Amino acid sequence: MSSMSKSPSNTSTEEDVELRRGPWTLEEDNLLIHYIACHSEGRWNLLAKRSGLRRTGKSCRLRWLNYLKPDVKRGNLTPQEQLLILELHSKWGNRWSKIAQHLPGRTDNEIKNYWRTRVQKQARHLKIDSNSTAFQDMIRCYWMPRLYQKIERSSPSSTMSSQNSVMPQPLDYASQHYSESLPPPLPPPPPPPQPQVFAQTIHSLDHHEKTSSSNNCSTSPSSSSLESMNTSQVLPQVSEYPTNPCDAITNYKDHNRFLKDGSCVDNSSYSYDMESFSLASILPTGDLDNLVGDGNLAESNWVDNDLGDSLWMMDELWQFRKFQERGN
DNA sequence: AAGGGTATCAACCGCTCGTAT
DNA sequence: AATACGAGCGGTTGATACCCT
Repeated sequence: MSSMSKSPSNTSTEEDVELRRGPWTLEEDNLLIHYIACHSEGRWNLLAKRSGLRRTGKSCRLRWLNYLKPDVKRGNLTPQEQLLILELHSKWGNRWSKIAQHLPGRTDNEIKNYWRTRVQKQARHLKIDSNSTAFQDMIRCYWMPRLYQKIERSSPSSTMSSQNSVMPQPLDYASQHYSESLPPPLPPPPPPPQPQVFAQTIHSLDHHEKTSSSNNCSTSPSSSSLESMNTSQVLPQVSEYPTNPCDAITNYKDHNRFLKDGSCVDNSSYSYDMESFSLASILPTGDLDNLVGDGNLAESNWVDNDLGDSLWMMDELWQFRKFQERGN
């Protein structure tokens, strides 16, 4: 970057030495790592002065927390992590640092970037407000099931299945969800005695929210409706937040028992409340037609071909539309 | 191969909050 | 109680990698 010449606005004496900006060099990284190894992190302004780095304390802190800290996890977010982000964002909104606390090794910056580049991108393509309830519903009804399906497929005897044993069988969620003739069903309920960590998440987070300051960032109707429920009757008591994304995934199915209107699906008759969720009702008039076209799905180049990101599949939208038409 | 458009992500900025004085 | 300062947060920017034509 070439933008490291701008000097700070202060006119102080010894700090008059021009501060560096822009990308960090290897030497700077080493300097910072070495200093923190000797003095531990914190007191960033002091660190910036004493370490010999011509950087602001802020910059040092950011570089350390987002990049140099040993436990920072690099690489793509796993489906489990993505699912957890979606869930927690529906709960908390843009509380990135709070969300990041539940994804070990991931930084708020990374999660924020993920949301803006992947999630909001889809909202833009669909021409709906990413903060809208409609988009939240789409995430719940399309994106999260797809992630869940992907997780299932990628690890039939996966960690979560083996760890928690709540999966009665490999679950082709989407194929059920978008089946030809039936309203998309939810997966069968897990065996009662199994740990239900995701449900624990919801319960414990709700409890936490009630005790913390008001937060109107959450736009998910299920969030507010959950809070109005006596969750202790439905969910097991918990003591801690999940720290492992897999934990959240494990009980995603349980979470989906809670419908948007706050009702809880009875275990004996899982049926998704698709009547209250209509893609056609979400999209502006004509947009669905524009997206789907005349069945010419190849034109829908707004969908990534990489399965890792192609969570909004045109064929599913198309099937969903057919389902809608039959219902009307 | 080149140019343009898009996506990604590291880094910066302004603001708020908490704490010390 | 008022003020100063450091830390942290969320929004935004800009460089660059990548893709497409």
